[in-house]
Amino acid sequence: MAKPEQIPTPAVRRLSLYLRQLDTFRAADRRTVSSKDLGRALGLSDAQVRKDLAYFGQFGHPGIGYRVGELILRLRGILGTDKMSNVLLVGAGNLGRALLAFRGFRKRGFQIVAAFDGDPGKIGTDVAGVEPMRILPISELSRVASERAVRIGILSVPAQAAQQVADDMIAAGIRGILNFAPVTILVPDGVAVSSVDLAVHLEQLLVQQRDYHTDA
Amino acid sequence: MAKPEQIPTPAVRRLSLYLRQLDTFRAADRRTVSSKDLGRALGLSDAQVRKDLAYFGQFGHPGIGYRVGELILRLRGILGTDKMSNVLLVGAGNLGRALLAFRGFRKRGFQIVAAFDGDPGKIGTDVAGVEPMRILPISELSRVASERAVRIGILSVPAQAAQQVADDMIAAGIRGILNFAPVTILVPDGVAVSSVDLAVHLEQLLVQQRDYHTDA
DNA sequence: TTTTGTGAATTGCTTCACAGCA
DNA sequence: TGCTGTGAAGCAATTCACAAAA
Repeated sequence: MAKPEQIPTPAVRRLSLYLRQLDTFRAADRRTVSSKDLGRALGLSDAQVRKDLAYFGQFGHPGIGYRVGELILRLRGILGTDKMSNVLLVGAGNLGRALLAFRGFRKRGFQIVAAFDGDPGKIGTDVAGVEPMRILPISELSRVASERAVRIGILSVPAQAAQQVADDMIAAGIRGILNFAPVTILVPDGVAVSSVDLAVHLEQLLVQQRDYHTDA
Repeated sequence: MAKPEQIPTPAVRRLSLYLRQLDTFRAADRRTVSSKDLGRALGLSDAQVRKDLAYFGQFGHPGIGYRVGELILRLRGILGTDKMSNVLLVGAGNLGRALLAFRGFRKRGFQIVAAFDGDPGKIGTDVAGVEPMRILPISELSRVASERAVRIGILSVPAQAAQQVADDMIAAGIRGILNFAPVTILVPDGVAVSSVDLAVHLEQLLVQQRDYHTDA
């Protein structure tokens, strides 16, 4: 299959899960993995796994499966995480500081290089990150983003400030926003937003969990 | 349309977004809202909004739209957030403590009623939550879950402990798990899992952002 | 054998377009 | 007129099933 112009969005999303699972397999010294193995570990069919991977190239070996190390490199190349990406964060509240302290980003190709907040009382405060940093005012956003070539930002400000800060981020050159505020952020074409709303996730668990023991 | 036995999963997911947006509209004193308005605020088509809502009943008023307050009540009933749900949390690291401190769950129908950790050094420590609480050992999970009728749990432990703790949660009666560990959790039928992996989100932003300015 | 890659068939979801109601 | 609810059409994603490769 020659790369089709239109790759299904769900297939791209699953690529990240394949990569994560492959890292797990490699940590357990697995050398090769079949589409069946990979599917079972993720709750997907083997056909789904094969089709998804085939959208991006021919990575498998008939009779053998996929070589773990090889596939990891390929997927990293496709996702762009073979190179390190600088990320900035706006909103150094409880959640923001927890994210700054999280050590798991680096080995997946991301590094938080600056933290900002709109509260004057927080400016200049030190935060304990992977490499500790000082909180900067939002007026510095543009300068830092361009100096460090940052295209991805994490937005962890309160809901009522979110749209304004997102606009500031976009004006500063950010082209992908990971939004933790529980509101929809409207952005122009060419800017991607991915939202994580904890209450939304809990709601979905509630319905699923209930639907199960009421009928299914 | 009589409620069809099979409601599309994406429609159920969007229900949460409709509810959130309606809360925003109500905060701005909007009394009625059309499918067009609701769609525009969320980046969806008006037809999509109407069809989604119609899966669950006839909530609209031709010529008028949907009454905001009425629809909020209906959606809460469908999602189950008209009653408060008790939630517990396992893993009182940086992220876990940030989640405990988050004030936004309550008005969406969720309350974190207990926090657990596997580290003996943390047991008994006080954590500053909406109502402050003391960290309990995982051996108390079953007792607390049944005493307080908890069916939903937040899992914010390190990756290598995640599956084991998830198993403990399920054994304690938890039927929905919000997983922040960057691994796939395998669960039996009847248990729902929703995962939030920050690195996965960042990866998706990276590809989207890149795909845009390379071809589209 | 085992396992991939892939057209074809199928299932599922979204959009269209319009009758009917306020 | 303005707007919903909904069959029908169209589009997208998944599963099937098998030829080809090791």
